[in-house]
Amino acid sequence: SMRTIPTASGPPRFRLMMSDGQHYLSSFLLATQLNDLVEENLLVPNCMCMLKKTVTNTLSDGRHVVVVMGMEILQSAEETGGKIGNPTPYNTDGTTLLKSASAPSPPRGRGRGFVGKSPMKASSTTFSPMKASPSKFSPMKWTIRARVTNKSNIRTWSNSKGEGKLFSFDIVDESGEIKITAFNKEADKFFPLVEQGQVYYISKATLKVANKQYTTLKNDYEMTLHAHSSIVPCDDGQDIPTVHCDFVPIAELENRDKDTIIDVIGVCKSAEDVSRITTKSSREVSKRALNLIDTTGKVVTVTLWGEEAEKFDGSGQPVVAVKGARLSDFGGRSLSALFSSTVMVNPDIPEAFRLRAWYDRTGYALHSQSLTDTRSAGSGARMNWKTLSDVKTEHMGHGEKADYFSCVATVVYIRKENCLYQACPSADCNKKVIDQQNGLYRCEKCNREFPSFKYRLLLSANLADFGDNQWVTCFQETAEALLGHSAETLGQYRETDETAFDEVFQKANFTTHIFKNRVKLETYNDESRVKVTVMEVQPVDHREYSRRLLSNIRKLAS
DNA sequence: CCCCCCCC
Repeated sequence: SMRTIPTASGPPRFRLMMSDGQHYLSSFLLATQLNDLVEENLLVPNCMCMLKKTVTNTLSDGRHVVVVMGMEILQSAEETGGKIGNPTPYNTDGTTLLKSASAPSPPRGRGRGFVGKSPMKASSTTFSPMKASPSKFSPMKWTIRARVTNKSNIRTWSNSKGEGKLFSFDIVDESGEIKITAFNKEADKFFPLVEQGQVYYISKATLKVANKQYTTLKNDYEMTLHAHSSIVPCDDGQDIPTVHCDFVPIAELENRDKDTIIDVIGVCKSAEDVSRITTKSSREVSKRALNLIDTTGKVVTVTLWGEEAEKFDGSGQPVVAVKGARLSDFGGRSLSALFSSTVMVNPDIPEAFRLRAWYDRTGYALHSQSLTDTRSAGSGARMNWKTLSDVKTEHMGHGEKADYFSCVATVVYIRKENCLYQACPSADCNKKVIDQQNGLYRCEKCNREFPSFKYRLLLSANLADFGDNQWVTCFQETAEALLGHSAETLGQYRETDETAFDEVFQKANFTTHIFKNRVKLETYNDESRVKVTVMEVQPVDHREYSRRLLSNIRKLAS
């Protein structure tokens, strides 16, 4: 027979009385994932069932509960035709019950107290309906076999309630995941033993209700290790799930919502040096930003924190996978590692091998675009930082459309010759006029003669950064910004004061700016060359300057 | 018993 157990919230719980024809026992509890058997009227009184997976738990008062995690209905109640035999109550004595009801046998020669593989859900499914609180739940009679998916460092705390140290780790088995924390002595004892990725038998930990505010794990409970808790490595845990990642292609991040927790994998194209920052709450913390690229050709910045940032070694452009990073909308789209994130460098997974091969073969030369705009100067548009040598090696501008890039560069030469021309004075016409030598200037475009002209700038400049140089063209506005004078003033200087005119160019020489440029391959007859036009000239923010400089130094070093 | 998820 069966009956519903009153529950305060959540799905209904069913308690089953089961008989094997000789004995009956009413302490069976149906795991909620099997509730549909009841709802579909398959599991009904007097049907015949095969229990395929059970977990037995012992309450603090010594009673046992067999949680049915898997069952198959072999015969309907009609086919069975009612009760079979004259079963008598089963006298539950721990050992015999476990032998009869808990199918799996213990693994060979493992620690005392082991009573079978008990998937994690057992803990949460068992005591909640039996009105026993987790603290009353006996920690003595179960062992789980699970893989460590995320291990923290040892951390200390100090607050009004006292001080101490702790570390925590997450484990996973086929039924789910749970967080385990060890404090003080136990932190010291278990920290060296627990290894990320390794499978362990874990028993005699206590359970407590998890504070959902602080965890992203799908479990209502957490475990705490104590003096008698046992963690034993399991050497044949291949069947235990490994960390499963659901990698989101980097280009796809643009379409995801802010604050989403995602998994990402990419080649670490570049990495910042580690730096110390002060948080709003005046705490000092290390941070390091990585730029990850994947086969979508897009780059995203991922920020690592604390020790993770300090330890990270980006040399050799490793493949980096981050499980559980949080998507931020800073700079467009960027990612931040959380305490719950797992950062894996060159993980031993197919995705990583594929990326490595792709990057080494073609990806490295790709003219990539970042979803993260780390610019601190300039207006809304996204910065696509390149060195001048990148522009060439990445064959920028060779495509159908023009490419745009930003660089920090120094003016090493400006052609004074032909930098100014006499242009049509009408508002929207900048066409060069022909001096009629009679006080009139003819514009072919407007098909008119004017008594005056306006000066316009068309500047050819050579820009250099640490590794290369590049001729660029600046039209009116950008040329004025670069020279610090209007075209009109320069025209006057040229006419009246050659020294002042020269001085403007002298002063502009060896100045450093942020240049935002357009680059396009232009073909005349059979000859092609890349033409770079400066779209914007901005002062170099010191922060940006050091960022670029460090990035360039790293490129040189690698 | 922690519980920090940060910075531009």
